[in-house]
This record gives sequence, structure tokens and C-alpha cells, in this order.
Amino acid sequence: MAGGTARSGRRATSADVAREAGVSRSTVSFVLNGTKGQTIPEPTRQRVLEAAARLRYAPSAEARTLSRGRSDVVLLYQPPQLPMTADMGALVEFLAAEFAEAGLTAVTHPWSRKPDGDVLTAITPVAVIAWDLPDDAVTAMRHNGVRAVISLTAESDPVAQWIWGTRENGIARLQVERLLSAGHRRLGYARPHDARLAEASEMRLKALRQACAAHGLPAPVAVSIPGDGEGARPAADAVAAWRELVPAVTGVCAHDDVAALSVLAGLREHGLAAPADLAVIGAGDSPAARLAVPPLTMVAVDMLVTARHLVAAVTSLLDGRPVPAGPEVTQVIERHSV
Amino acid sequence: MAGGTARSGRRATSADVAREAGVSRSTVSFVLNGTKGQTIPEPTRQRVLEAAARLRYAPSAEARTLSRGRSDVVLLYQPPQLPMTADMGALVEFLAAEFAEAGLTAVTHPWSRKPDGDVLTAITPVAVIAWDLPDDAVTAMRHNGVRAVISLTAESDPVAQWIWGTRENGIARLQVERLLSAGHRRLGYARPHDARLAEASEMRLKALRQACAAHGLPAPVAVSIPGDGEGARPAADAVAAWRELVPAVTGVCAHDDVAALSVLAGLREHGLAAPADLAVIGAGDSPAARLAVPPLTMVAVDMLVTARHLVAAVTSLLDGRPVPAGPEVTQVIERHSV
DNA sequence: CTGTTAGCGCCTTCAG
DNA sequence: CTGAAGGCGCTAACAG
Repeated sequence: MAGGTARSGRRATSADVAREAGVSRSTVSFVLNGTKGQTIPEPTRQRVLEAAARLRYAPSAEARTLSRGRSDVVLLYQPPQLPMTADMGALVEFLAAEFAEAGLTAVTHPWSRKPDGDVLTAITPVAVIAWDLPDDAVTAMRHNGVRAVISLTAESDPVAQWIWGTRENGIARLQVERLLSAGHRRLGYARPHDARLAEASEMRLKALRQACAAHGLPAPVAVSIPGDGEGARPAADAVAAWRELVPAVTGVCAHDDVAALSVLAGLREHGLAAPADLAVIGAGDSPAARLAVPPLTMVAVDMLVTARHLVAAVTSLLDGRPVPAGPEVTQVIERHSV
Repeated sequence: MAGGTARSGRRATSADVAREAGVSRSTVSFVLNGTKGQTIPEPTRQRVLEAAARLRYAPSAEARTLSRGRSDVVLLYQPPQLPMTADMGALVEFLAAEFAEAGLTAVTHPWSRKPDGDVLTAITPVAVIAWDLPDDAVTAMRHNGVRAVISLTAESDPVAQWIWGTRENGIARLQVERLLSAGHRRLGYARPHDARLAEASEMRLKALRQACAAHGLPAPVAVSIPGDGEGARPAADAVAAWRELVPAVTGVCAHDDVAALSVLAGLREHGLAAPADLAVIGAGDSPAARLAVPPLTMVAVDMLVTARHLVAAVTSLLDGRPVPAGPEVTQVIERHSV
């Protein structure tokens, strides 16, 4: 059954259904698409439906979009920059569900940095959501039938503005405020060692600086933390760097769960622990953060709400309406590392 | 040059390119596709290429597949059963790259269990790789133009046989042997609490039983471990259950990294630690496993090799050749929890 | 209300 | 070696 090869017969077409039901192709099209403004007598309708079922008819996606001049595929252009996390997976799942609700089909394609074998040769999406797209790629897409392009790094993109202005700022603000409320006034930023995250890290740092300034705090001390490779040694060095400052850093904002875990590992190297010797607050959430020693206090991002906003943005763009204002999506999850 | 022949609103078509270059549509098709058996004079070729570039021409994916009668999209039907992990993300990335090498375009779609809004209405893939597909869905796909369907839960599927026969068995065998070589003869299995993993867990348990039997060991004692939710309490109970047995379980095979992390958390509740009080070996790998206390000894699965095998399987099926034998993909990563 | 007729953009014989 | 013509499966005007 599974694992076999092609069957020999041709797949049924709408013409086959029409013949089988003894009607014309347009009638078939009308009943199968529920076209309104057309009143089809019930018996005819039934005959068509039955014929379609009998023939196991499924319309050809290509022919449909070719003829309609517009597909209903939304491409999620997955960046090589971001390692896959449970959060990301959830986002994609929510996006698929919410787009389906809107009559669109979400599909992801990991972009491997080699321009070779472009997805767009194989699929013509009606909209694209991408992390980092060169400007000429954006115009090329637009030029080639993509009606809505959202680039999360383009300054002028309203969704990008939300990501950086609301989401990232929300994370930074909540991290700083939580630490502040625990009495920490000299803060650090644990930036991911992973080079792929350099750009995202830069943005976070900017947001953290702003958040600190807003509360009259000095800029956070940024230090790279190894999230990869074996050695906890560099993590220990990072912790030492913070603690040796005068005045010493007593609270750290971590870029993500892995960075937070690394800070904990670095503390352990010195025989120290959070929050007594250094408070740590992470971002994003994951099973590993829950199971850490101590369980990590995190700023979580609501992926369902995020997905809803992205879908709203895309549909608005497609309808020629302005992109709605973005919601707040961040929230502190209290655990024991602050 | 030849005077803005392409109407501005519409995207350029191959006819526009032909007009712009002063040749016929077929000539355009020939040079753009490098059709062999057709000798095109170099100057003509150049003119066509330049015209295409000038017009920013990109062929219409739909028209192409419609006309060729076969698309080059491979659909990765992502199961709602499996939470997204770094490993899975890597696999998808590798698959995309390897499929591209083979001239195919991999695309994922999270399957939301609601049959509504089927992807196949929007895309006609030439092949599908899915986790769990009802038999009738498989035949329906086959019937509707999908030339190769791989269902990872269908008994008769050669790839499924590899997954369970080689990959899962490899994980189980290496876990058992590693524990055995450290002197543990009474083993436990930490099964994930997450209900979505129930089926996968059942298969793993079966493989573990076989591996134990092969070494004359009693069957492993399976206990659920909470990977979700706050409380480490149930994890502590699980650990207690193992230790109170007579003879006591002294080594545990964890289903994945999260389950392994949970066992560590359970140990901590009792003031105990791995490996002294209970040895733990996980499966899969992740940053969190590296950063655990102690760093987790794991059986890792080589995702690149896995991806290559899947691609080979699909291309073989498409060419009507038998699926090649699957490679070994498992390996022990030594750290400090055994 | 139903059937006929044109395309959608491309590929692929087949003549020239 | 190039151009003309037919068809892939479907939708959407337009007749009947």
C-alpha cells in the first residue's frame, strides 16, 4: 500500500465528472465551488456530487490557480538564521491553522542561503512571510505575482515595526522591569554565541538599552554565552566578567532559553547559583527552561496571538487595507531564577 | 529597448520575453530550459537571456507543472503528533537541501487534524512524506497524482520499516548497551508524558524490550515522566518507583531529551544525582541536553544521513526503482549522566 | 438555469 | 534551427 509507485490510469478531471453526471463542465464547476448567483436544481447537484465522489475527483490545484490568476498559498520562508525551537514550531502550527481559517494554505520552506533551486519556481504564493529578504528579492517577488510580502527586517514593513517595536521591546521591558522589581539595578545581557543569531541579538540589545534608560538604569553589559559546543568554561568566564565589575552586575537578561541555561551552567562552574548570586531571566519558553536548576523565570511570547496578528496583516495587505495595530504578546512566567 | 512591450500591471510571460527578444515562444522555452536536442545559435541565446533578465521574467510554476503533468514539489506532511525540536528542524533543513540537489522542492505543511482546508487543494506534490496517514488518504493521494507516498506508520512501507527496524532499534540497542557496559542490568524506560508521543513511545518500548532480551536482561520498567507542566513531583515519584524495586532499577533509557531532563529533575527532588544514584541516557540531542546537570549522555541520530536516505527513497520510488537499504544513523554521545 | 467559448502560461510535437 | 498549433484542467464571461 504505502511505498508503491505510480498508478497507470489518468486522474479524473472535471470533464470526466461532467460526462459521468451528464452535465456540462461549468455546471460541475458551479456546484463543486458552490458558486453563488447560480441556482442549481437539487437533483442535478446531487448527481454531480455523486459522480465526483465515485470518480474520487479532486480538482487540480495548478489549473485552478492558473485560471483564477491567483493562488491561495502563503509561503513561510524559513530563515537559516533561526534555529528551530518549540516556540517556532508552535508558531508555524498556529499560522497554518489561522491561515486555513482565512481560506489560505500556509506552507514553509527552509531557505538554505544558496539561491539555487528557488521555491518560487515550484510554487507561486500569493503572499510571503520572510525573515530577511534582500530588497531586490522583495521587488522581484512583487513583480512576479506575490501580492503581499512581509519582510521582518525591512524598516518600512509595518509588521517588522511591530516585531521590533512591540514584541522585542516587550521582551526587553518586561525582563528589565522584573529584575528591577527584585532590586537589581546593574544588569547584564547574555547574548547567544550562535553566529546565526547575531542580528537578532543586536536588536534585542538595542531594546534592552532603551528599557534600561527608561528606568534610569545604566546600559546592560552584553557578554557572549556559548550555547553550543561542550565547554561550560566560557560561560563561567562570562559570569566572572559580570561579577567582577564595579558595581557588579546582579541580574542578567538572557537572549533565549539556551542562553539562560548557559548562564546557569556558568554559575555552577563557580559553585554559585541563581538567583542568590546572580538573577537570570530568559525569553521564550521551553520544556528545558521549566526543568532547569533552578526553573527559569522567563518572558514568554504568546505564539497564538502572534500568529493571529500575522494572518490579519497578510489578509489586510491582500485586501488593500492597512495593516492593523499589533497586540501585546509578552508576559512574565514566574519561576525561580530571579 | 524594444519599447516597454510588457504591460506594466501584469507579470512578464514567456510571450513577452519572446517579443522582447524578437523570437518565438518555443525558442524562449528551449533556451530557458536548456532543452537538448535543440541547437540554438549563441547570439540568439544571449538575446533571449538578456530579454528575460530585463523583464525580470520568472516562469509560472503552475503553468509549467500543468503543462508538464508533473510538479516537483515534495510535501513534508508535518504531524501534529510530534512537538518541534531542534533535531526535527535540522532534518527539515537537510531535506530541503538534499531534495534541491535532486531537482525537487521540499515544502512542509503542519497537518492540523481537521481535514478542512486540505493542502492538496492548493498544491499538487509529486511526493508526500507523512507521519501517520489513514490508508484511504494514501490511496486518495495516489489516485490524484501523487507519485510516491511514504507513510511512516504503514507496516508495508519500506521507509517505515527502516525507521522502526533500524533507527528506533539503533537507539534502543545503543542505550541498553551503553548502560550495560556501565554495569547496569536492571533498566527503566522514561516515557514522555506528552500524549502526542504515545504511539512513538509504544514503538520505542518494544525496541527496548528486544534489545534487553538480546542481552539476557529483563524487560525495562516503563514509567511516565512529566515533560510538561510545572511540578517535578511526579518525576520524583517516578524515580522513587524505580529505586524501590527489588532489585532496583539503576539505569534509565529516556525517550528523548526532555524525558531525560525530567529524570534529572526527579532525582534532584530526592537530593540525588546522576549517574551515582541512577544512570540516565537520553535520545536525540539538543543544547539543553548539553547544558544539563550533569550533561546528558545521549544517543544521537544523524539527521543529515537520515535526510539523504529519505531523499534516496523518494527519488527511487519516483524512478520506479526499489528503495535502497537504510543506513545506520545512531551514535552514542558520551557526557556525564551514565 | 445550462452549455459553449475563450483564455490562464507553458511545453511539445510537428511543419517549414 | 525556428515558428505555428494543440493541449494540460480549470474558471469566467456570454449566449441560449
